[in-house]
Amino acid sequence: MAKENYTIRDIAELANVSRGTVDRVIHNRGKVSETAVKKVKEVLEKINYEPNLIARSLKAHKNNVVAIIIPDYSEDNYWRQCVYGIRRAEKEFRQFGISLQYYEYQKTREAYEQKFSDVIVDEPDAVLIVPIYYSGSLSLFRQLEEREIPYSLINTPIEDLNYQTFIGQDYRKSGRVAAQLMETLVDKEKKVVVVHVEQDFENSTHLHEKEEGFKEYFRQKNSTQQIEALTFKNAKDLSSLHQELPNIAGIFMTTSQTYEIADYLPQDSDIKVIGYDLIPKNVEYLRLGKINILIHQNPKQQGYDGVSYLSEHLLYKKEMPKVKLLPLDVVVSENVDCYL
Amino acid sequence: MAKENYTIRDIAELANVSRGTVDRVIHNRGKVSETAVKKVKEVLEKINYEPNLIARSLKAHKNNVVAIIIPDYSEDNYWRQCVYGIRRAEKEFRQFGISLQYYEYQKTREAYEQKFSDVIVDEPDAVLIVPIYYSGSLSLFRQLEEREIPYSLINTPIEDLNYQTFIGQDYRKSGRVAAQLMETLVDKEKKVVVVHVEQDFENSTHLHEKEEGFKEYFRQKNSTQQIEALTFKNAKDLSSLHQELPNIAGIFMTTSQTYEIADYLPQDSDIKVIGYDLIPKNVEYLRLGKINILIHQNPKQQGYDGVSYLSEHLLYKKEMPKVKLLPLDVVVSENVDCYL
DNA sequence: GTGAAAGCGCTAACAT
DNA sequence: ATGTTAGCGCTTTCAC
Repeated sequence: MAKENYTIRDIAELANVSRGTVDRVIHNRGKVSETAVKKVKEVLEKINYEPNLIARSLKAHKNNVVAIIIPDYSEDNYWRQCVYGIRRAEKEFRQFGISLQYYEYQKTREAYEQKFSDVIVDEPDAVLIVPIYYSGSLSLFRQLEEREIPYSLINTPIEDLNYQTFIGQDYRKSGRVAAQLMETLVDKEKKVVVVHVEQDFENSTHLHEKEEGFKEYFRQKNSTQQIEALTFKNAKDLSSLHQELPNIAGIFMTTSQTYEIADYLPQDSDIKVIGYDLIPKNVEYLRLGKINILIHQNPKQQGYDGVSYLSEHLLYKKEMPKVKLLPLDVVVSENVDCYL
Repeated sequence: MAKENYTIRDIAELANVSRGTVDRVIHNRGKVSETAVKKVKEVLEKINYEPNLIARSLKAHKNNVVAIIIPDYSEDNYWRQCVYGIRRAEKEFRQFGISLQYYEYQKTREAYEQKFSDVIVDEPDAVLIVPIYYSGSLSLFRQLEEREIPYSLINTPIEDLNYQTFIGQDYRKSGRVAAQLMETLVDKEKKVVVVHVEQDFENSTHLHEKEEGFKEYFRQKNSTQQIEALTFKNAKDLSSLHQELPNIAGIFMTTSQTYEIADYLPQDSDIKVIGYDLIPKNVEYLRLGKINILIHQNPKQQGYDGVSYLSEHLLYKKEMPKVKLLPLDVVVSENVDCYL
């Protein structure tokens, strides 16, 4: 009940044991008699003890290494933003004894798995992973689990894993938001298309989710809006949309290549475009009105949170949430500045 | 150049002085010979020393008190959300030796100034203020400054003060965002109205800003949209809008009483409503479609940031930004969940 | 002016 | 099984 900040020393005195014993009880390190355990636990409950995390981490200063497995970001603005967030957290936690090791992979499954294996060999204290390739990597995750190395996932969810935290968005809801916004922008009578640009669409469950959410919204509203979904392996292939355009009122792009589609639209086109991510080209087009709305996936926050959670877990043994879903920020030209 | 984490001890050895001397130099505490100062500073520059904040704060454990001056939140959902954020930060920093003292004021200028005076008498280590009354309080701020008590402002900006941080939003931009969204929702030919509900409208510069931003947007677009601004002291007075309604296509409410206006609209009204804040009644109406869009002022984040900044300043002597503008989140029924 | 040393609260190695 | 103690890095007091 009392509001004071009790210390290990106080507890030891109250329970009539030594500080060492209190510590052993708190951390279940064993080698304590039952009576001692009981006495200490009683005191603990009564005073509602909360350890001083600062003191704890001061002691624990053992230079933890967190491995970052992330797609090559030199040419990719989305992942670069994610790295900015990671770097911010890196700077913040460096002085607390956390250092990061980056494992960038070229976007092929082989490269990804190779880097992942490297990480396992290097035995870091924790791992943050952008797992854009699903298949095959399961056994790698299992190896982390066997070695009791905590890991978190960013951006792409994978089920049935013992990860600490998944950080990303609710992609189905994300599609629904896009649908609701599209509804306000386009004529009910005309067609809207959902466009995916992704090499490995089969394994990209989050893109399926976005499409599903989008359709689900119109379905639940009993809307007669005509919706068509198109999948492209490569942004170049978007040119094949050309003859279709006159029939289209709106386009929902499920990836950050939203600007690519805007490039194929006629100058004075009235086609509404909703897409993802505040990469520079998208922001430019949003300002010009070539893109109407962007949904912000906040990669920077994802990166920052990922590193922060793992770091605090290592430093203070803090619990972390199983899932951290970031908000689905709706960005138009007038509020884009405050998200940059 | 080296990347190691140097300690005071290392520096002392490198400079051939004692640890105490190094500390005196770092903190400009005087009583050090010029030669010693020079030696230590040379080493400091060479190694790019960064102090271990954990160790520093462990020592400094002196139970700082942060005063919170906030409107009575028992009946006000907006301020209650702000307090939730404050409480979250309180919980987080309590174990680091920060405790909060709340000074709730009834919404009159006298009560506000009384509480403010109480705070000054109590001499806290820092103050977080929601200054909804402008006039008269300037001298109180000056007293804080004289006593060198750091303070931050939340939600309502006041110029010419030596506050640490203002935390809130860019209200002009906020109005512009509302305008852009309104434009997509309503017919160009019909009228839109800006509605303020505020007793002390004269002194509420942030509401003026919202209105200005709203009008500015249409002006810059050379829009012919007819815009009218109305001010009410009390939500009840909104009933006088009744006969006007048939001419109105959209309403922009500048305060969180957005739900009040929705109550006066006919059941099947086609009037679009844009307003502020995710208080329960607003959220309910957003879900029902009675309100179309809410701009989220994120009071919870405001409260959390306010306490965090001041706490970290007290604990680690961290620098804090002069202004922290929160994003202008656009909330519709489909993404409201992720902001709650 | 300078250095030596105690101590913040917790942990872990080392005695007993 | 339990108690004692040396530190983590920084600050501050107290001798010299």
